[in-house]
Amino acid sequence: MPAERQTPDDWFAARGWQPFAFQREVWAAVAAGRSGLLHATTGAGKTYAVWLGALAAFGAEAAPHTVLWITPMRALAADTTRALADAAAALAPDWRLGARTGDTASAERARLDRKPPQALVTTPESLTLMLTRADARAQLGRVRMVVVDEWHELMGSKRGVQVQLALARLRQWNPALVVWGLSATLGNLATARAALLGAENAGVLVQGALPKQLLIDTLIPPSMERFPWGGHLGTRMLEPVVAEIDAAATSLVFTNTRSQAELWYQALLAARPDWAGLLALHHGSLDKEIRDWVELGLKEGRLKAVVCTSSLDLGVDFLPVERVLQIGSAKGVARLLQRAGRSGHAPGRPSRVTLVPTQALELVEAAAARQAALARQVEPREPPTKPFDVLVQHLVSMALGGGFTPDAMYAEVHSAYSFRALTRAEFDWALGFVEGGGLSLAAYPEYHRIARDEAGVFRVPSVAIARRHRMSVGTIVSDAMMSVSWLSGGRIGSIEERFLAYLKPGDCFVFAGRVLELVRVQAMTAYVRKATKTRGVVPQWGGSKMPLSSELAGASLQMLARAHAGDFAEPEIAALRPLLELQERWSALPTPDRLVCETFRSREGHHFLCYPFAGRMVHIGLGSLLAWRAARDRPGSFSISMNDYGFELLSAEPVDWRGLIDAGLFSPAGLMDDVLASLNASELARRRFREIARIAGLVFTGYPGAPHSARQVQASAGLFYEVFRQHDAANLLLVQADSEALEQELELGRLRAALDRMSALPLLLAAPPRPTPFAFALMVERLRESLSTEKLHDRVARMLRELEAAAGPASPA
DNA sequence: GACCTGCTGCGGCCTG
Repeated sequence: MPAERQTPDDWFAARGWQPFAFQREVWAAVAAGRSGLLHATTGAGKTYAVWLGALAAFGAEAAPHTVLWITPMRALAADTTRALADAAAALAPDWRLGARTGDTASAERARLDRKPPQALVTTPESLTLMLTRADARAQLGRVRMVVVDEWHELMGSKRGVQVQLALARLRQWNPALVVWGLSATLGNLATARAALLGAENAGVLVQGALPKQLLIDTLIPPSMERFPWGGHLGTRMLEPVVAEIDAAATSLVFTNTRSQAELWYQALLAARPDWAGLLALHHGSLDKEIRDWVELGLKEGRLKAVVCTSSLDLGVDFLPVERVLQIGSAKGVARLLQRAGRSGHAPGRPSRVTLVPTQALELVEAAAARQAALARQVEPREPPTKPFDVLVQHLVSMALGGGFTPDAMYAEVHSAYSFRALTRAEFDWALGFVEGGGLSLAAYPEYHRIARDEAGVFRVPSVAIARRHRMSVGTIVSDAMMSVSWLSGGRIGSIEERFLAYLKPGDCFVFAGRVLELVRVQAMTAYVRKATKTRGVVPQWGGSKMPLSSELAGASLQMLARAHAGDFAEPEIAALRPLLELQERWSALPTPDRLVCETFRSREGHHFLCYPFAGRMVHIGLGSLLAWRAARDRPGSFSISMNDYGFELLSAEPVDWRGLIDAGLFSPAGLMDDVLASLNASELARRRFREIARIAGLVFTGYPGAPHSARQVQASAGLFYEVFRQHDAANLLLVQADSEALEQELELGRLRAALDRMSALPLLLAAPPRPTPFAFALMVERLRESLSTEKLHDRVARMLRELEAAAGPASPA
């Protein structure tokens, strides 16, 4: 006898819960066959809203693969499946659930293939792989509904584009496909919905507005006199952090970088040896087994604190965390809200995050972050525009997955939001590129990846190409990493080749919270043993830079404006008052209504400082641009340094900055040409091309267990870059590399906005007697890039003058 | 009166 089917109302009643209004709204929409985006800041309510709707709408029809549930992390798949199964047991007892990700065991895969479950939890990559099967349509042609969890995480990246394209395919097969996205902490919901639902599908937008109490406070340094003006490590705050951890049952301590996590872990253990075994470390370069152990420890409440990076941003929904500490700037409001949400993760419990500044100006940022977070000024995420590398990969995938005809495929791709402006000519270029390798690769059969059969359908003609393609599906590109393993066996994690290149056998380094001695390096693996020493170098991984978001930068300027107006009500600003007043006395505080620049002289030379608060990427661009413009007519040499608040140009010779500014130094006119001339834009584009070549399937990174080294991958990507530049300059992958370099590395749009603002605002050009507090932060960041238009003999002449000056009678400092 | 930067995410082969 079949089990009784419950309704969503029954299900809630059985638990003694009252459904929220937004939950009803969602399941009614699903029942009506409508798609949509559900945005809310708490997790469980969202999952049940969509899932109960799906079960109520489709539960009676027990067809295989009725619902696909996409999660961006494999680690979430098991928990999600369990949660879904619980509700399915009540509403659709005859449904089976399954999970399929890269680490699904082969026996389970076979079982899933033989007898597909009604609902499958999977990742974007695994879904694409399913779509590359010859029988994809038979398997997935009748999918009724797709739910994309954590859509805000995916939508701004090429992974999100991959999801868009997979959905476009499923929609082609089933035009009535219902698609739902679940999102949190996002500033541009309308775009999120459009990107998920395709260019033409409007769908509903549901706000799951649960009032969530949010507490953001700051650990004020005990002694501001001794608190650093620059730096980012923050170990000066060790004692207060120890006290906070001590007072709570469990804490997460977020840091911005993996090396910072390693250092803080060491420092905390040194301060509290009795916490050995209660304190853990978690970041993306540690082996999965270690991370699993840490996550389990948190779940079971065995751990007092975990020092981590964004590796624990997602996926700890069910973990009992009492306190969240954020060391250093969170850089963005969305990230801060995300991390705050790691604590008090239950309806009715407040989320709390405590900010730990690492240097003086971060106190301003902390107060600003609180204001912006409470006002929910959350950063938008923009879907990529026409990423040709993803398109090229997709065409091969679809040729594998049953094949396609050009007209139909153009229409399908065009229906995806990121390709809504794709022209037929661009599509035909991509098609020609995968068919014949384009202008420069025509002679190489391995780049003739698809071919038209007698019926005019494009397919992949070679088994070898098919295999290689399936092994390279996806858009996540990471640098070649070396495994770190015990000499006695067992993997600890991974580390950059570049870092290990500096070490020789016998050297010690700190990793995974221990001091390790390098024994030997062999086949992309570094073999280590426990070191007898207690100190070692801490590896640095070459992650990408995280600039301060516009939202947070703007809020910081607002906060400074309040201080300028004499408002020191925020505790962080009160603590910083002496320093801010010093800045005001010697120079001025930057505010939204004025631009502050400073010039002064030191033994190092002539300094020019400017504080646009546009984030470090833009400041790199601004610094190089202004240095180039200032030096255009007159050879000179500038050293550039920058941080998130401003930049500094240092020159040996005095410069008439006022005159240059009056003559249009900040003018946005001719920006593009000047940027291209002032920066090594082609080097940036070449770097971007490495990723593009990998995604487009030009570069193979090796078989699992036998990865190619970074040098190999780099060399072959570089080769393609050169060949295309010379013989195929109109190659759209090159065009993409250029535009990615400009938009993502240089943030050209933000750079232009900064120049517009700088040239419109009243300028306050101060000549302080000494480096101001704002200047100091920049001076200790000293020198990443230098730009020299100076001829060699000029430099020699200058050095001679300096020597003479130094040899002469000492002048008072 | 100053040193400590740089995240995350997935997938996959061949062994007569």
